[in-house]
Amino acid sequence: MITSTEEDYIKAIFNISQSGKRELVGTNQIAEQMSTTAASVTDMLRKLSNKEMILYEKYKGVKLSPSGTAKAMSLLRKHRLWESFLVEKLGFAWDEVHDIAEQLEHIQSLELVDRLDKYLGYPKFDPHGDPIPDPHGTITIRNQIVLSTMEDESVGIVVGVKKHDKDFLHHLNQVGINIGTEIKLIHKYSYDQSIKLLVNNKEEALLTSKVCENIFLKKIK
Amino acid sequence: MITSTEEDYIKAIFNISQSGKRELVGTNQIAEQMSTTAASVTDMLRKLSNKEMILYEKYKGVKLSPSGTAKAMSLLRKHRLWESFLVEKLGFAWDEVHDIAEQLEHIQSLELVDRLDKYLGYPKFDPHGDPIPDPHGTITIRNQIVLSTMEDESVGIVVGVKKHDKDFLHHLNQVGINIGTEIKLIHKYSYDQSIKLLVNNKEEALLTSKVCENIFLKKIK
DNA sequence: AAATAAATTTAGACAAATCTAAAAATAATT
DNA sequence: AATTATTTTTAGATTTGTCTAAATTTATTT
Ligand SMILES: [Mn+2]
Ligand SMILES: [Mn+2]
Ligand SMILES: [Mn+2]
Ligand SMILES: [Mn+2]
Repeated sequence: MITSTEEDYIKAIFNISQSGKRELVGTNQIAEQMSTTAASVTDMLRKLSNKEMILYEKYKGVKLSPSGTAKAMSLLRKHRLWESFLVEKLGFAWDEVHDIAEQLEHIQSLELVDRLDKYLGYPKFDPHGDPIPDPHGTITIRNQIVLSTMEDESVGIVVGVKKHDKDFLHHLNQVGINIGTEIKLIHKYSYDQSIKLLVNNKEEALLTSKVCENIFLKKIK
Repeated sequence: MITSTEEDYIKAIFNISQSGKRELVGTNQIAEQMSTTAASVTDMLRKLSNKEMILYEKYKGVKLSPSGTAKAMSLLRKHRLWESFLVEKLGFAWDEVHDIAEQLEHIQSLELVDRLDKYLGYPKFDPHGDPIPDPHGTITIRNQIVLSTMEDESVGIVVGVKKHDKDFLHHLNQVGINIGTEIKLIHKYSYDQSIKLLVNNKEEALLTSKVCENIFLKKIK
């Protein structure tokens, strides 16, 4: 048996190892991600190591084992399918679904998630543009660039976001940006890397570099 | 905060007080329903009493407080709406959904359950014929009689079942009985109170008295 | 009413997940 | 290389939910 707390730690380890450059994930990194203490993390790492979900050497750091990786993919699949359900079928906004999916991802039944997948028409991406793993844990890779690396006059479609917190997504709502939004880059100010852009050929918007680093686009011009 | 374990105890207390005759529910009854020991139940009763979810006098038994009753209705609402979703939208059979709903009922968001209700078209009854409380905890009462009390030659439509375990429901599947099935009572044998009946004007079936005591009908003839 | 049976509570222990404070190991500076 | 800083682990507690075994209370029989 694996508890839902253990599942959240596995997800945290996976997310950190994806975003970061290092092979091994550190105790403090996990503690920050899970909003807990390093001591608690060490306790949990011992447990996850005993259950062979992670490869763990004291003081060196951890990485997911093959079964830990499979577990992480299963959790991402469930999380993202539930988010898709909440937005597509129940009409939630993309900034309202993360916390609910954080609970729904721990519902056990595999039959349930497969039926949900079918009911949604086997979506490939969730409401934040994140890829949804198939039942075998395979993910569709997408060609994307980060908004902060685009050049003046170039045009793209928003296909994803790096951060998922409510505040960030709500800010994007306010400037009219969502998945599928067309963006034309008017000018990047060299002083602070902030970007002026045209949203859906209508509204102008100014985004700080911090925001632009967290938006993915498919370049179309 | 209230844990999902506490929620399951509240549901158990509600269910026992509904089915039984006594006003107060006993420790052993709860222990049996929850598949745990009397000592564990006593521990939990103290906790639920401190949180004012139950009225508890040592050695006397317990009943739900007003807020405990409200919590129980909220849980029944969630459980039954999720069961309806699983059957109506995802195509599960009525004997497959109970255990999954047992987990889904603990998802916190009230917004979620209200949107689910709307998405399902505000159903009044779940796949087992149990009434679904509205957001205020109000329940639609249905006129129903128990199959074992019907007389020879009378006809009725199955509107509900008292037991919800997989084995019982699967047995009903095998003899062709579901919610909405028309049943004509051919003969009740006085020897053991077993009943021979005609299912949907087609198949004959013989049910033991134990089974007949757990089927509710609306009499139509 | 006394004795016996049943139901319930208490006592004491354990595993899971967490915490603070202290110790140990590793990394970075001087 | 020695010192300082950072990271990580250990030690010792706490809370939640559980258990077994023993004590207590209530109910039932004789
Ligand atoms: Mn989670
Ligand atoms: Mn997402
Ligand atoms: Mn439950
Ligand atoms: Mn039901």
